[in-house]
Amino acid sequence: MEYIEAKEKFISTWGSLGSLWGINKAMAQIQALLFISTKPLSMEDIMHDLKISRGNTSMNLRQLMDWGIVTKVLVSGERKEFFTTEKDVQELARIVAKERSRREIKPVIKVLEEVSSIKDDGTEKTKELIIQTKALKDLTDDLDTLMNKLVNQKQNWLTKSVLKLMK
Amino acid sequence: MEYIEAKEKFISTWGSLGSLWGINKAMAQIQALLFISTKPLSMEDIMHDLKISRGNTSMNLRQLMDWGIVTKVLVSGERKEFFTTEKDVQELARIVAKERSRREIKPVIKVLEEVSSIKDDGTEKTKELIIQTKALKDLTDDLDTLMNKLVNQKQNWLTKSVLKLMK
DNA sequence: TTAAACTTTCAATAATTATTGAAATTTTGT
DNA sequence: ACAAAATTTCAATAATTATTGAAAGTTTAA
Repeated sequence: MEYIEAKEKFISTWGSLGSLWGINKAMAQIQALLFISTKPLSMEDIMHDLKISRGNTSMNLRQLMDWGIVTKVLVSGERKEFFTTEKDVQELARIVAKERSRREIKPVIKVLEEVSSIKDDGTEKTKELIIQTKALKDLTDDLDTLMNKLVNQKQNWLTKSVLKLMK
Repeated sequence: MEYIEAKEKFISTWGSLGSLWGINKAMAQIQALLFISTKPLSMEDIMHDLKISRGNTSMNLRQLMDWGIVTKVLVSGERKEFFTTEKDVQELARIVAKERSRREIKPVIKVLEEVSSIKDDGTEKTKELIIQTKALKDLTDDLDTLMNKLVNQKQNWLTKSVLKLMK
């Protein structure tokens, strides 16, 4: 497999995987492109390389910056803006985990809390609703806590955690 | 909040959260409905309750059964089929984690492996592609291993793991 | 201050994904 | 073996989501 084929394979796989870590295809592809680039890229570079429109590039770059995954860099002597992504995979995972917790998990926990604390009217179905949503709330809470714990251990958190659980 | 409102809130929240755990809205809503039901439900019950078509109900029930989340139960004296879902949240999490690993994560690891093992032609961009996809492969591998480790500890795995990591 | 370079916005459109519903198929009781 | 009951299939359609591209807006160099 040659460079160009490998590059395309990586970008398209990462793009279609976007849903797994909660972002859309174009966003994931832009991030992938920056991730394997040896230098910062301009909007022009990105739109030509990925064959997507200027508008699309602009919107998705902004989203990536909102997530904190991509940052603008100034290239001296250049008028246009250049972009780069976090290159350390562990730091990347940390950012993604934090954002998903904040954007998706925390709000769900809140709803589960509300639902599980309705008044028990004594009927079987109400009891079941309360019991089950409470259990789901506790599980989600635990998973969220675990994820944030993992992710806040800076140095080699993953390897350390895996080792801990293995023994 | 009354039962009916709480029930609807739970089902719609869980439904829109489907994407978080990798299934579609109808699938997630059917699972949610079964999850808080005190007894197995028929296809008829489900389609009326969620106001979705017979075809949709049938297809999504089959998918839930493929995932191993929902099972058919025989109700004596009844001709039609009844369905129920796994009621234990930890077991549910275990099933979901296993399936996502198998369906999504493992295939990605395979691609990353292929891409990261292309021939190093000495150019800087090829070196970068190899380094970065290798790092991503290692991370994904570690996360997958960690997830499966967590999920294979039957009794109270989550609480135990969280405690372990906290100290 | 001006105009070229660059970026953003957003209504229109395209692409994708989910849902319907009726016909075909399968299952079951008699 | 038959027909009623139940389920599945799938082409058509609807709903959702992503993308375009051109106009509007912003920045910068001279």
